[in-house]
Amino acid sequence: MGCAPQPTARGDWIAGPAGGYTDAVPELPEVETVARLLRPDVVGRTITGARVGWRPTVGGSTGFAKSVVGRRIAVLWRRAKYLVFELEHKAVPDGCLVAHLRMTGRMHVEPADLDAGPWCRVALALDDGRELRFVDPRKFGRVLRARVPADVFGDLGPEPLEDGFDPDGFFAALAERRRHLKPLLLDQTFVAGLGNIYVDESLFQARLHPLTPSDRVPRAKAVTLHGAIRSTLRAAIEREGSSFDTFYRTPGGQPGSYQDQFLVYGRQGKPCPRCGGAIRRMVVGQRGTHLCPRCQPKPRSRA
DNA sequence: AGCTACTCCTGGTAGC
DNA sequence: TGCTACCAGGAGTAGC
Repeated sequence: MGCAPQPTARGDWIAGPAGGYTDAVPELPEVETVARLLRPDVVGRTITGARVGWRPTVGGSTGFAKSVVGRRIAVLWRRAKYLVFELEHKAVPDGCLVAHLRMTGRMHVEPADLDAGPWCRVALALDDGRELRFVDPRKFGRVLRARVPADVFGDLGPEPLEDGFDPDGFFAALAERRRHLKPLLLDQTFVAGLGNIYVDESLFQARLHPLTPSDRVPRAKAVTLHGAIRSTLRAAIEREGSSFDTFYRTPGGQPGSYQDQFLVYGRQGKPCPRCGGAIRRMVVGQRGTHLCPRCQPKPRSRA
């Protein structure tokens, strides 16, 4: 990217376009987009100052600022929905910052003299006069100082776009669990990085009902679902993720465009792109779930 | 093991 | 117009 955000765009995402309120929770494609767009602006930069606007964001730490100032951001990478900033102190590796955007978090680099707005929870001054800012209205996101990323990650399943996530292994993993597909795919220890949107989209593409027991998915269906997960994520990354009314934006302030490709997510009442029947919304495991009842028939209950 | 409920939060919306 | 109640939602945790 390299382009400075437009100051005039500052208020745009507070008052979004008319329409219903929908969260655009950053999932793997959105976080990957943030990592890609942020990388040229932060890698190689040294942190010259730090400001914490909401202490829980940094895990309650009182020594956060001191622990990051003087460090150089050596590498930025993504794992699941986490961003990892590897730090160096005087050319020696010195732990990392691990960020999770959760529901409404955004990260971008802006000129330090541009108003950070009311929701800036963490600001890191960089040695080029700009600031890396973590803006998060709902305060669920985190920017944690860690020795190693694993201290923050917990158990994470395979990265769905990497080789470790293969159709045979996926089928075997489904078969050895006995859980409904929807909550299982949302479980970060099963597959890392999927969220509500891309699970609904993938299940639709594979014509699987969200309540299908995982051990009752035939091999061929599992292979289809595996492919659907990958192609959905790849397509979304290509379009820089999904944006709704207000929240998710790329670090440059631009919305992603994958929301235009949604087949079922948020389309309740609208025609199914495959059969023309009405898309329905139901709640599965406390999550809004979108499906086409005709294309994704509910499995018969276990005998 | 796997489920449900609850917590963290706030902006937006529906209902009155 | 102005108020209140409710909702979404990732992830962690508690309880069954």
